[in-house]
Amino acid sequence: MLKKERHDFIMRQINLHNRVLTSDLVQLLTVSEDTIRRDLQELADEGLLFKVHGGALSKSYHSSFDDSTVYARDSKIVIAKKATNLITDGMVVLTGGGTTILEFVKQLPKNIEATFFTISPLVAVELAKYSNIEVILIGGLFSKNSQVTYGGQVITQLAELKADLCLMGTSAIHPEEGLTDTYWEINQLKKAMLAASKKTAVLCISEKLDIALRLRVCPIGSISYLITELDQDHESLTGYRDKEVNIL
Amino acid sequence: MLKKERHDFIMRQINLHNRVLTSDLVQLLTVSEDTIRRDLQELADEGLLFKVHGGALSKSYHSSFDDSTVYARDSKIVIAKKATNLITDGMVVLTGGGTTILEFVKQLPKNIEATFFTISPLVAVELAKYSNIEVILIGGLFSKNSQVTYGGQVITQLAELKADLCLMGTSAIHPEEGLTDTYWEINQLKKAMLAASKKTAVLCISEKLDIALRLRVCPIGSISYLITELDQDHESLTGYRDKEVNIL
DNA sequence: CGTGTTTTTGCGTTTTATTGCAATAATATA
DNA sequence: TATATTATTGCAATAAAACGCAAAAACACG
Repeated sequence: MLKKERHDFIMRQINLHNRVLTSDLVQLLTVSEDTIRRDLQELADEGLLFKVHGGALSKSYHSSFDDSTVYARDSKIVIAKKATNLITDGMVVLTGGGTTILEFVKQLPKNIEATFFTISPLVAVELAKYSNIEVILIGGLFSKNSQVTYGGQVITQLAELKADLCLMGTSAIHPEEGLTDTYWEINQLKKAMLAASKKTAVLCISEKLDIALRLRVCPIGSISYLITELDQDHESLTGYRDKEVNIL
Repeated sequence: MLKKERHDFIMRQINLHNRVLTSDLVQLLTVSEDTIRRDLQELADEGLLFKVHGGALSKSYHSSFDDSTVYARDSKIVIAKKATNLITDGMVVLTGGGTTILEFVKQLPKNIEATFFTISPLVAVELAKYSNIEVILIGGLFSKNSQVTYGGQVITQLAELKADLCLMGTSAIHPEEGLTDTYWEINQLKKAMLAASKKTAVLCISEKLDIALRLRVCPIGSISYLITELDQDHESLTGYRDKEVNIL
């Protein structure tokens, strides 16, 4: 088996199970421990996984809300700052939840005057610090995982709304498959948010590019802006630029 | 299980419940006490938690504990603990906001099974840490001062609800005048909350007793329980006891 | 083809990390 | 204070990693 094939195999295992054990890989790939260690080291050098004693862990696994140490915080700050340029006085904005959106709020200029609808209590609390922003929290069932409201009630309320701009994070974006998600409820929610806004900006770190999950939220054409921590003309973004998404 | 995974697990527990017991972790992770102690030590060295005799505490919790920004915190903890006795499995509870209510949530037993409607995003986030509690956040305009949702939309939603118990704080209570408030919006909100619940418990520190403000929410007879930090038979509470309010 | 170079891989050895145990010390709790 | 619980320390067994080396394979190039 070729080295590249081993690497691919290991990354598939990582993406599937969020972890691999050195000992397991030795058996599965029938090579020596040294070889596996070297493989893991190389993949870690490329930033594709976390090497730990006994094996390796997925990088994106550490995306927990409570976690005081936000994953890839630097990138998220860059993204957040770019996103603030989209906001102008008088705008009606709709936002989702997530650490990137929360960071976006923290980066907003103090005196901005706008109306914000949000499904995230944490975002609402943060927005409340801005005296010229009117905050409307969209209520409903509260998701323990994603820390946003969801469900039929939320969707009903969104149906009555037409915002100028929707800001949302995503767990995956792909130039051909568009926005995709794993959970049906979140999928429905995002569809409703898209429908409730004239334009949509997707905020995501480059790690989430070129990934497609089970459920499709919308084709790539429905996205007005894609904001990552990369430079506008970075080669990784070519596929999206070709689909006429505005890259910020 | 890899060491790093244990560390992640411990940090999740810490962020969820603000504390962990060494003994619990031994059982949950099926490793020796020594290993857990070493894990806690390492995490403490990284500054991610406070190691204490018997386990570890969340850093943020510890710092907010020291934080004297919460006025009369000791009293509020006493009140909060008393209030938890009113909650039984299967109950539908409606809560307001405020530091006392938030403290009440933190004092709830971990495995309680209930449905909570709330107008406070902070309460919702705190409730989300309990896996057996269903949380519904009532949405609407978000008040920068009182950090709760309010306004017509909230009242409409409350009108459709009938909870077993409503828990609310108050800025004033008086044996003759009942519950009173200063702001019309809050007044309307509280009226709606009362109407949406079979019983109502008012949580307030003793210094808010015997005060009447501009706007009346309800007569004293509409209150089922009055919870203060004082003893049940304290003389300050005589006036309320005479009106057949249950004093806890 | 042949020869020198680089890459890849596995083996033996040394070094380090992890874990549990036992004895002792410190701390909480009644 | 007495008792039970929890911490600390040193130690030993085991597992994993790192290192140097050498065989084998792949590659480069005249």
